[in-house]
Amino acid sequence: MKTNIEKKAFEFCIANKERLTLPRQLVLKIIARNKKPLKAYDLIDKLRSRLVNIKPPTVYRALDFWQKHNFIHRIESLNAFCICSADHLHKGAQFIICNSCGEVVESDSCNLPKIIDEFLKKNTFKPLKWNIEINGICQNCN
Amino acid sequence: MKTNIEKKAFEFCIANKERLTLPRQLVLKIIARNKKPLKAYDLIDKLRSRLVNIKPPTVYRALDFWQKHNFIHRIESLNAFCICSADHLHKGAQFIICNSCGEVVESDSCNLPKIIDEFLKKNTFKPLKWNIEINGICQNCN
DNA sequence: CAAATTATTGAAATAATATTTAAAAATTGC
DNA sequence: GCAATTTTTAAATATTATTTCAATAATTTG
Repeated sequence: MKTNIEKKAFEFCIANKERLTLPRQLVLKIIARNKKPLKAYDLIDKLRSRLVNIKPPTVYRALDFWQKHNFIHRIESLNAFCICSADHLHKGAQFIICNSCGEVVESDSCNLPKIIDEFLKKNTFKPLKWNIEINGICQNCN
Repeated sequence: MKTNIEKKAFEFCIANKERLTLPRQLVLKIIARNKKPLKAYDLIDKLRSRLVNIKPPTVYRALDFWQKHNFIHRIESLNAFCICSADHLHKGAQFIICNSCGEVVESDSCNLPKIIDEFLKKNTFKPLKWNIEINGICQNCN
């Protein structure tokens, strides 16, 4: 059973004449079905059973592909990748990371906070991507 | 001539009984006087003339020290470090990064945008650090 | 359909970034 | 001055990511 985002990715590739190759399919699938963000080399380990002799560049290329098209996010401070929650396919993401239990939640704001947006407008800066990472202590760990 | 932040760091160490060792001094000094964010290994290269046989752990520890006390920021998406602009010594930072010319500007908001702050309050999440990185095209490159 | 073109993957090597461990040295507190 | 603590040194190694070039697959063109 495909997840919703896998279906979207399938449709996206047809609509945009992009190739849904095996490494791309598997990389998206594993990330989509993993609750926690995955590191590149964890992904490589998980792929080993499906793609013999898998090499880092193959995985990094697939990651770049999905990132470029906003299906996955890279969490910079963790060097990890996660599926775009709620199929937003937005240009920026916002993560709340608990330093105690390691839980990562993507919060649901698709747009830049107003105050930042205004600052950028004032400075004629055109945002293409953004990444907001907030570390702290979550409700459960408090 | 010490920069302002170097003076602050000196005072901070006395006030808090922290040791201002040579590696720590030099790391802060170099970062403070460099306009662009520095990568750890660039820093190591620059330190080689002052500290013979400098090793990565020494530099990373000094970086951790200054980061912990909010004198420098790590720009996650660049794996680079820069001085906290305007001596804010705040817990979070916000960077505007031009994808074309590479210029990085730390914008001057010391607090989390209201919408994020409210979201965190609602979820009883206590923020300790945050990092906002916005990629795009700057005024000059447009 | 065959040749030319383009996009993607495979393979090997290596680069770039960061941490672990154990011991030595410096500093602090008594 | 001595014990306890913090920091640095040193060597090794772990982790994350890219470069290069050849091989293959898909797409376009004639």
